[in-house]
Amino acid sequence: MPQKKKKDPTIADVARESGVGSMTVSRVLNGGKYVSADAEKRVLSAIQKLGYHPNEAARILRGQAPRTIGLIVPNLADPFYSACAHAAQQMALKHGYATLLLTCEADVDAEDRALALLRSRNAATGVLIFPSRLDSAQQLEEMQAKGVPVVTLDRTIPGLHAGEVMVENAEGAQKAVDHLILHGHRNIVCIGYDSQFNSIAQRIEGYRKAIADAGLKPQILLAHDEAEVPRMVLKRLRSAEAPSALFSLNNVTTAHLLHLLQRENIRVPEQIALVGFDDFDLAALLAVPLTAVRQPAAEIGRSGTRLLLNLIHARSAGTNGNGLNGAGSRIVLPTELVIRRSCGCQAPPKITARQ
Amino acid sequence: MPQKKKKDPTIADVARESGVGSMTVSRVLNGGKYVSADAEKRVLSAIQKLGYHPNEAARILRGQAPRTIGLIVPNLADPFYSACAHAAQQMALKHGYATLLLTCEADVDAEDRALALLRSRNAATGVLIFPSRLDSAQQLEEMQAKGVPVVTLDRTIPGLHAGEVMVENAEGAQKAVDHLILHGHRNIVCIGYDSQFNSIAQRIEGYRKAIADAGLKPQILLAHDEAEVPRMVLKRLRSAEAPSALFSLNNVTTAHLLHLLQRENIRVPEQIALVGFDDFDLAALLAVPLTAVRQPAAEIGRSGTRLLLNLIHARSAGTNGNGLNGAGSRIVLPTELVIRRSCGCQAPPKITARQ
DNA sequence: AACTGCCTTGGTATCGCTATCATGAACCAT
DNA sequence: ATGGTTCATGATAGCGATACCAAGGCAGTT
Repeated sequence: MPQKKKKDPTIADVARESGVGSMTVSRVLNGGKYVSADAEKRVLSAIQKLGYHPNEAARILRGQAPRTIGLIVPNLADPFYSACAHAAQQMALKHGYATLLLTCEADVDAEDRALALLRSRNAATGVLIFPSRLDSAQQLEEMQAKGVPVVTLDRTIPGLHAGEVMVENAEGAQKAVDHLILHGHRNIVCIGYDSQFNSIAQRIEGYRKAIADAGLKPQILLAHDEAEVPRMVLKRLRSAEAPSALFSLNNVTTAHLLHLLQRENIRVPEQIALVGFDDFDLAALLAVPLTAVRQPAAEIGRSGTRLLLNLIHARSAGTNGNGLNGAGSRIVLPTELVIRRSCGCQAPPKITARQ
Repeated sequence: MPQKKKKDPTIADVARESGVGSMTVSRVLNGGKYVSADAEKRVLSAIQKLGYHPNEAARILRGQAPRTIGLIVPNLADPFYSACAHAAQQMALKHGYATLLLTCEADVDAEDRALALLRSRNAATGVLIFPSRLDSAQQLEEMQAKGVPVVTLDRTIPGLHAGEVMVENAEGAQKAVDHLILHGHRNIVCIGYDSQFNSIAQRIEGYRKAIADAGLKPQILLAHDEAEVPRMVLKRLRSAEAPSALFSLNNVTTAHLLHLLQRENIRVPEQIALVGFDDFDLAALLAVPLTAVRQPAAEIGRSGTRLLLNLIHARSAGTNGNGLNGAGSRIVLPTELVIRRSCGCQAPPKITARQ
């Protein structure tokens, strides 16, 4: 027997049930003034009785803000992104906002499609994005022009006047490389990919600064994509100018390096030291506990959402056009060097709490 | 100067621009038949010119399916869940579905709120959920009654006639414990929490089976919540009946155990062997590479989405009521024991590719 | 008594889209 | 010619909510 799909009750049903007009129901729903206590009580009990839920689509069509934010993340399987996404989503939910999540695998076309999808639905009141496409922000600009604020996370888009949440990339990288230099390393190679992101560029900057301050020669190995990293590094390790220390620009690169070094039976830190950018949960439990620059992943997500909600409210309050009044539209969070064993210094193996 | 927010062009604008009626435009958009090649071309170029995007809210209001699925996950920061969520989202997107993501921190009230939010918006054509509340499926049943299919992932809700994606929990656990027994362990403790989930129950079942088959005594340690795990285990380790091997029921427990054992300087596998349920990326790089039961996390997400989309299409095709015609509504995926070092057997350390 | 103001209420139009129906044209077969 | 079948198109009517307006009731003022 085909199960009937019951239709949802509408505002008119509630009105009929409680013996008032639909406008009165609407006013009750929106906490509007000008409703008598008596009418309100009848309406509320009718809502309860019928199990009424307002139809969000109709509200949106009427021009209400959807109370949904769009969140575009390259890859949820990456613990850095998933920690950000988790925190961002929780913060949004706490403020009554749902999260439309789209992943793009760091592919610019996929990102374009994701943005087009968000736009076509008018589903998002604001967008939180780890941008992959840095060359053109056309879609984002158009969304902003339509009144949908945008906050970029972890990197920025040159020329786009959006909210931004960054971390102290340069400072963190510099601390890491300084630490290696302090312990006697002279031949430190910096390894990464995705070099077009300015978060990565800032880390490279920090590396350069530390190297230059020590009067050393910068050696930067940038793969075209992540799969290329091991080959490239292996070649360098076997070359005449084999480095004594490696500085990895992100956690994916670090994981590749760890696998590579294990496979090649290269002992860390005795044969080569390693410091990574971006700490992770199990770093302390690795064969060689990893020294890494910790970024406050959850805080990136939380701050991003907070900033976005501020922009949304500023906009709907109508005080200014894009909600970006300069101050407070850019947040920079601190990074911290967590010293464990892979850097080879003699610091005691500190027991680090789980993140 | 307050920036004007431009209004989106509507279907009527496109119609005017291309000199046809709005119905013709609608037919073009929906790939409808009965449109002349000439009209179609004019409409398409008008769409291009105006940058028109159909308004999803209006479509939904008109009764179209929203092409959005709801995804409810306890905790995105857990790599198991985030891998599932990533894959589920990608699969949905490939089929043109957006994903509304909600996290509930394994809290039943938060889960109720998340479901209420999904319902109030009519935003989801189907729901994918790692259920936390197993005692009552009232909201889910009501959604199903309204024609929104539900698929539960990793665990099932007794009495709920929903799509289900499970893994071979019992078989996987049994393989793991059999392996320990085969290598001489007689005193194997099974450790976990969240025991109300039937995925966990099935793992315990597999443990019991293996133990019983070997004529041993089952020893099961279930904490009330995850924070309690270390204390509980430590007490047992120091007791007279100290076990020679541990079997951990999920990856969070495993991480707690690894931290604990390191902190207490207990050598693995010499002093105690360890096998975990749920493999993870860096397991091979740990101080003691972890032997673990691997579950196909990404495949859980993909299968779940596929199943859900099938149910959605079955429903909209109208062949039957709830789309669940028995066959194919339950998927069980295989698990695999990945042998590394923590179990203490002499198998060579196999180099495992990253997941 | 007439006027002003405030609460309370419901009618109506409308948001952008599509289901339905009606219309007309072209084409074939009677 | 007449009738039927297919194709191509547009007018109209809602979907469920809210913005806006109109109007009645009941104070307090002049």
